[in-house]
Amino acid sequence: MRFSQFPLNTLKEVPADAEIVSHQLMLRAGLIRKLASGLYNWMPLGVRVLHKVERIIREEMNRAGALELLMPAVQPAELWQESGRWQQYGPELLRVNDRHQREFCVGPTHEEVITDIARRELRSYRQLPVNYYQIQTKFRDEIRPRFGVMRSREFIMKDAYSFHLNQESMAETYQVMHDTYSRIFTRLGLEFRAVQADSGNIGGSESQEFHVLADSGEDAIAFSDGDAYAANVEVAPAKGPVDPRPAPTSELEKVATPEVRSIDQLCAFLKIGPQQCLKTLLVEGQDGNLVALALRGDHQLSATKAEKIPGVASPLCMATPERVLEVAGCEPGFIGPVGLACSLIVDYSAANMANFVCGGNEKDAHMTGVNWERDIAEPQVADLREVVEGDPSPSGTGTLHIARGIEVGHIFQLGRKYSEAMGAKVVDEQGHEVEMYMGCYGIGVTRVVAAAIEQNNDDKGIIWPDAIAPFQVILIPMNPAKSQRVREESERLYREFTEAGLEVLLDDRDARPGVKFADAELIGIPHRIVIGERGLDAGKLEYRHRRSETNEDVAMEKIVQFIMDRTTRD
RNA sequence: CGGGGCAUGGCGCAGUCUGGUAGCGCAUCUGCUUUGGGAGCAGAGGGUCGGCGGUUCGAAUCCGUCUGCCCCGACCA
Repeated sequence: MRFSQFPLNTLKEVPADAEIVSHQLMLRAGLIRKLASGLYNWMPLGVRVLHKVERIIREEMNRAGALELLMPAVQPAELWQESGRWQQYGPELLRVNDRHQREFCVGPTHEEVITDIARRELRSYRQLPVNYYQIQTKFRDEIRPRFGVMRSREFIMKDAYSFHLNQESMAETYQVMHDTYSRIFTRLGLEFRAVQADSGNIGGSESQEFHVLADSGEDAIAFSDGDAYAANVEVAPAKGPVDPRPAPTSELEKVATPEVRSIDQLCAFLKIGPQQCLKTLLVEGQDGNLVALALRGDHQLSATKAEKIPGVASPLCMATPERVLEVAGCEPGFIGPVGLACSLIVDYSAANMANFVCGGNEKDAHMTGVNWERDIAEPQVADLREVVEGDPSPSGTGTLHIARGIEVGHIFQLGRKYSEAMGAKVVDEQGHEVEMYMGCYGIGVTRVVAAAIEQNNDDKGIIWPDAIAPFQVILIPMNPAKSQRVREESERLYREFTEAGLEVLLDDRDARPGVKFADAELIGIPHRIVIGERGLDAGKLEYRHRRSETNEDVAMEKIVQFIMDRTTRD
């Protein structure tokens, strides 16, 4: 490709609404352009990257025996009503009517459609197991799209669905997909981790997420330093303290705490640590009454854990200030469990506190010297909090560390949730009809591109991993307009590289060297070759890898082989 | 959906408080010079100041309203 024939507007300035580095660089390098909130055009340079990611995914899925198909983006409401998700799925599901007022949705995922395919096509256990996949556009009407294509409303996903006679077969394919995903992300050149996860509203039991490690990641993941244990902090079990609860030593006392609402303010006001404070959160219960959840001041509530507790509404819903006033008699910020007239569930760590501080259930008041059993009835305990750095590993070996990650893949063992709801059955060896077991496996293709940049960049721009670079090599002729030699050599090299099967970008623009260097670095081409009079006199070319700070001279006749040796061929 | 903010040429912004000539940098086009790290000079094009309504002799500026976008909280590939 010649740069002169490739309209690419790189930006020097950072667009104002781009917050994270991958979003900024994707805009600056001209990979994407925004059309509307959560909707992006993929420009030619970006599509080259996207297609490379897709190719690797296809190759590995095919290698794993999965079968590619393609389902419509628009799906009839009837299927979603059958599975029950027409009601369950909130406004995130984009619903549309056709000209006959029939209801449809733009698919956020394809369990319903694939299960419909399976119940029509699969008759016998002899046809199982089967694993179908597609690479296709999804739409989720996110409340708050952000970070460019990292969390957009329309995005491209590789989704796969497997069907099985029994649980063992499902578990087997799940493992195959786990290994396949590991191969895919390895080939993509990403640093990643597979972690235990919540299955969310897709349903099912066993589930793991694949995270690309990056400080800007929206998820926190916990991993043990003692063994291979790794989990999303939402689900990693937090063990209770092993030591018995200390005995009460202080008297219960109400203290005036004017305008002290947060744990931080309380600690500053009373000159204590957050682990001596108890925070009480009121959430909606299943029966219309509020439920109080209590945690130690330095811990965070895990919404995922909380909404699984019987009696707590799912999805989790914090009580409104009006409801808080009704039940606790005060505004949020002063709630405490002493004399609170609703059911109370306490985190293990919080239940082990003694002589602690909590809200006084009246404005500008807190209680100090509070103790369970003596001042409040022995509470119901549960695991409510997110694990923190230094917690013991749930695996029993090592302690947990926290890292941030971007979720790029998720695999589930669904079981029979959809096959039962939609009657997807096959005949087994005994001639009986049985519902099939299902697994499902997703990769956010567009998100992978953003995650790769998030993990591979510097102050000059993107640094593409070889496997997904839009071009492998960039040729930069110095002042071609002035030097016929430089022009001819560049053209010759361009032909040779092309014939050798390498993807090469020739910067034949009549631009100053600085402009070309800056663009080459911004768009992140891994291998750069400079052709200038200076080197040609000595029969040499200048080579520099995008990650390197220095040039390397390479003899003209060896350059193609030199690059071939340095590019990933697969 | 709740809270906060923004909307002025393709991009980044000033001007709004205190009403009166739309301005700067980048980008684009032309010419000349320049050419190993985002060039210099000279010139040019491009904006109904988000929409609608109001106040006023006069509105980017004041008032009302609508729309769009961004940021902070509950989701997920």
